[in-house]
Amino acid sequence: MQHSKPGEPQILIDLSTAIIGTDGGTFQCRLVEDDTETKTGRLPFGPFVPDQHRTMEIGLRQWVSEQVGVGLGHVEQLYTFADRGRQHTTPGAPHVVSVGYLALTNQTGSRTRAWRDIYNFFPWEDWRDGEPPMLADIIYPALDSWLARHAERRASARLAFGRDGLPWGEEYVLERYELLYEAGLVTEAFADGRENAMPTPVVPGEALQLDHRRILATAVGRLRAKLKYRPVIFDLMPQTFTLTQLQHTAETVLGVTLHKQNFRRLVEKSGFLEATGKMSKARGRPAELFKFRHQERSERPLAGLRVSSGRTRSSEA
Amino acid sequence: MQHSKPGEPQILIDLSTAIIGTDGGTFQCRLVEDDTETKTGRLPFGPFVPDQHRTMEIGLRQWVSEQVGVGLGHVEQLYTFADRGRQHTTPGAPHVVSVGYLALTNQTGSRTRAWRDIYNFFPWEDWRDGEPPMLADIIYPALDSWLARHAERRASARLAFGRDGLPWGEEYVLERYELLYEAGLVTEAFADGRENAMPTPVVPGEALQLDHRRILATAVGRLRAKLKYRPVIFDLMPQTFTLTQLQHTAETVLGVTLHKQNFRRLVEKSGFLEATGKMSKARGRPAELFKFRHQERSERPLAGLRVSSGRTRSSEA
DNA sequence: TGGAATTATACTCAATTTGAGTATAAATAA
DNA sequence: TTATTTATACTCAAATTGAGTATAATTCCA
Repeated sequence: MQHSKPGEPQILIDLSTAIIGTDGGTFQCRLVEDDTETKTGRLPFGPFVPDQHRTMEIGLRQWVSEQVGVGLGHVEQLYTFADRGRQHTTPGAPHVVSVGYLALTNQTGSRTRAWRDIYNFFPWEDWRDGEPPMLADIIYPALDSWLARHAERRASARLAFGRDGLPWGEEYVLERYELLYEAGLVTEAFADGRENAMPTPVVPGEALQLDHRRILATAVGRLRAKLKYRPVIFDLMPQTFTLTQLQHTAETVLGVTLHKQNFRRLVEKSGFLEATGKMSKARGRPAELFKFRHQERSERPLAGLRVSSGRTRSSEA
Repeated sequence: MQHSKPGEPQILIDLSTAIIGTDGGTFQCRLVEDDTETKTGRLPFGPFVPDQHRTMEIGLRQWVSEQVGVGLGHVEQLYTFADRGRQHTTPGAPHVVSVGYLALTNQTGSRTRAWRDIYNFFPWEDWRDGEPPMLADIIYPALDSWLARHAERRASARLAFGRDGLPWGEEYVLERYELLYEAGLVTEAFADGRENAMPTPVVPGEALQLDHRRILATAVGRLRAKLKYRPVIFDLMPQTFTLTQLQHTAETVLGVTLHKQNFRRLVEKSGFLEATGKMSKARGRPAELFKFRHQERSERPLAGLRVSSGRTRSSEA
C-alpha cells in the first residue's frame, strides 16, 4: 500500500507501437531493422518522458511523426506488458515496462522497405484461402502433445483454435499466440528459456525481438474485434474508395473472405458511406467511389462492420 | 528511440484495482477510507515491484489477498494512466503511473463497510427505474452550454449520451465521464484546475481521489461490454443461484432492466448453466437452482449474455 | 465488331434471431 | 380458499442473416 522505495531498481516505460496499414491485399506493419547481430525485426518504440508530454498518446504521436514519418489515424492503447523474462534482461539494468499501442495509417510505405506483411509473423491467421494446412499438419499435432501433459489448458485451446467443431474466432489472435508460446512452440519461448521449449521452433512464422510479436498479436486481435463495432476500418482507407476496395481491406484485416452482396448491404445500411458521384476506372464494370461520412445524422451510429463470412478466395469461380 | 536517461525523474508504477461485486441488487466496489483530511475515498492500490513478482497480475493478486482479504475471480488489466495533472502532483516527486485493473468477486463485504454503491459515483448510469431525471434536468443543459463553445466534441457527446434519438449505450461509461470531466462539470476537473471548470461541481455524483473515478468508470464500462460476449457474470454469483438472481445481477451491472422470459431463453440456450435439481425457497413459486458449467461440450462457447432490455423497474405491475 | 470475361449492383428467399407478448404452474399469505 | 407472488412455457410478428440468382456496364481479344 506504499510506493516502492528509492533503493529498488528503476522502472523505465517504453511506448511500443504497432503501426498497421493495408496495401493491395497485404496486411502491413511498420518495423525497425536493428543493426544488431540478430536478424529479427522489432516494433518502433520510444521512451515515455513524463516531463515532456502531458499524456502517453501525445508523446507517442510526437516521436512517431519525428522518427517514423507516418501520418497516424486511430491510436489506441493496448496493454502494458511487464513480465520478467520477456523483456530486456540485462541483470541490474532498470526494469523496462512496455506500453503497447495500436496505430492505424493509410500511408503504407511504398517508399521504405520497412513495411512487412503481418501474416509472415502469424501465418496461421490468414484463412482467406481456407484453413491454412499448417494448422492440421504442424500446429495441432504439436499442441495436442503438449495438451496431453497440460489438461488444464485444454478448454482455452479449444476456444482459441476452434477445435471440436467450435468456430474459429478471428479475434483470438493473442490467445492463440500465447498458447503457442506457453507450449514452447515459437522461437521466443526458446529465447526466453522456458523449460519446455522445443530446441527448435516447431511452428512456422517469423519471430520479433523481445515480446514484440506478443504486442503485435494484441494489436491484430484488438483491430479485428474493433472492426465489428466501430468504424475504424476507414482509417486504413484512402480518401475515396470503391466498395470492393473496402471489402478487400476488411478481408485482409480479418483474414477471411466475405460474401460480397451481403457486405454491400451491411455497409450501405450502416450510413457511414457517402457517394461521391465519381467512378473508378479498372477492368470490368466501373464502381462508384465512396467516402467516409463523419457520422452526422446516421441511424446506426456505433454499429461498425458486423461481417459475415463468405467463401474462400480459392473457391471463387 | 532510446531509453530515458538516469537524470530524469523516476517513474513508479501503482496497480489500482476496482474490485467489483454485487449484493442484492446493489453494485459495489471496495474502497479504502483514507485518514487524510479529504473525505473522498480511493481505490485500493499497491506498488508494482518487478523484482518480487514475475507479472503485474501476480503482484496484484498477492497484495489484494494480503491487504484487502477478498477472494478474486476474473482479473483484467484495463488501462495505463499517466496524464500529468490527474495524478499525484507533489513537485519534484517521482512520477506515478497507475495501471488500472478490474477484479471481480462474489464476496461483497457484509463484514466491512468499505463497500460502496458504484452508482453513488455515477448516478446517471443507473437506468433501472428509467432515465434518471438528472440527465434532462442538470447534465444536458450544462453539457449543451459547453458544447456550444466546443462544437468539435458534439459528435462524441451525441454518441456517448445517446442524444438526438440515438440509443443509450450502457458500455460508454468512460466516454460519458470523460466528457463531463472535459466540460468541467465534475469535482475532479475543479481539483485538477482545468481552466473551464465550474467553481462548484455541477453534476451530482461523489468524487474519488486522484483519477480513481476515471479508473472506476473504465472498469464499469469494460465489465458492461464484456458481459455481452464472455461469461464473466458468473464470477459475481454464488455457487448456485436462480435464474432470477442471475438476471438481477446482470441488471445491476448493466443498469437496465431486462425482459424476463427472453433472458431465460437466452441464458438457457447458451449452455452455460447446469441444473442442480435443488429448489430455492422464497415467496411465490420455488425456482430451480443452477450452477455455472465450465464450458465442456457447449455449442455456443464464447457467446455470453447478449441482453435485450425490458421495461423499467417502476413500470412493472 | 462481337462475343467472352470481368466486375458491379439489384433483388429474392428461407432460416434464424429478437422483441414483446399471453398463458399457466407452484408456492405462500391472509 | 382465494389472492398474491414468483417461475416457467409457449406464441407470434418483425428484423436480421446467410446464401443465392439475375442483370448491368465495362474491357479484352479473336
